[in-house]
Amino acid sequence: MKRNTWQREAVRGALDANDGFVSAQALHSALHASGSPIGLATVYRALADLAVKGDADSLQSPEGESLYRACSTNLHHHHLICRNCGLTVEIEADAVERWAKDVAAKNGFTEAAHVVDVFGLCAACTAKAAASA
Amino acid sequence: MKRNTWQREAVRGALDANDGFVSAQALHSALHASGSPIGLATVYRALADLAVKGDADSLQSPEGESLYRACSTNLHHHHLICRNCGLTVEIEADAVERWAKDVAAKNGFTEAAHVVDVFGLCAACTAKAAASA
DNA sequence: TGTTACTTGAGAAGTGTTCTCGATCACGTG
DNA sequence: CACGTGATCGAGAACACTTCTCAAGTAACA
Ligand SMILES: [Mn+2]
Ligand SMILES: [Mn+2]
Ligand SMILES: [Zn+2]
Ligand SMILES: [Zn+2]
Repeated sequence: MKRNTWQREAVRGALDANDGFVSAQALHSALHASGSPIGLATVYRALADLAVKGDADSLQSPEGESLYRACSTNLHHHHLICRNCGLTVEIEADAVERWAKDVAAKNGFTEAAHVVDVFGLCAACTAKAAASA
Repeated sequence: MKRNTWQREAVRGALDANDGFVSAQALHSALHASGSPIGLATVYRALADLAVKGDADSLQSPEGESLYRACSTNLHHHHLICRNCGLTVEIEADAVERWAKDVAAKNGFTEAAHVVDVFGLCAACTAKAAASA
């Protein structure tokens, strides 16, 4: 049902080449910059597909933009993200998982999902900020 | 510096009258429905001000819309939100606070902030969904 | 009550994302 | 290795949410 097109491969490749979270538009720009004529709508579609398949993680930036990343594992986990350069650290947190499940159950909520992300400035960006201040 | 206008009061009042998170547009519709001629831009401005002052909490819905709520406390806390009716439960989680701080520090991140929200179906909405299924 | 600067609101503009639909192309079939 | 067909593509239109512009209105203060 799902065809293999160079466009899909290009998007997956661009995602893999990036180690932080990136937006669809940034990815499209990067692809264009490297000579690809891929369309923006196609990038959006490919990213959405990857996210559905579990091959990419997605989250919303504090500004409301959807960001994507090819994670090393498709198991459930969370992220520590540099809001300046996008550098991402994958984090596990069993305690938080349990807490989220408990707090939902205790309040009678079902079908609970949680959003848990930590944003900050990575060590490098912190140093850079201090130097330019 | 900040003037008192009936518009600002109206927005605050409408927020207070709502016990769940609401969007700027929903609030504007509600105000209009009750006869207020307040402008949409003004609602956005008032909500942004309230959020800055700490008089309202804001978060992004999974769909990317900004939602606001007049919370009972202005201390830092998180929310358990019904994705169907907006019903919100305020939750504290010292363990999660500590975890977020630790994970950032351990990875060399500074100026860390965290997004922690739990979305689900409240008991009432769960019952309703089961009945109509 | 007059001055002045802040606020408002209608509509334009901006931004991120999705939709439309004719052209293109992957891929199973013969 | 054609061929047929339906999935996929892409340019631009359409959308949804949010912010900006600026003329008109008004709160605040002397
Ligand atoms: Mn989790
Ligand atoms: Mn917290
Ligand atoms: Zn960084
Ligand atoms: Zn509910």
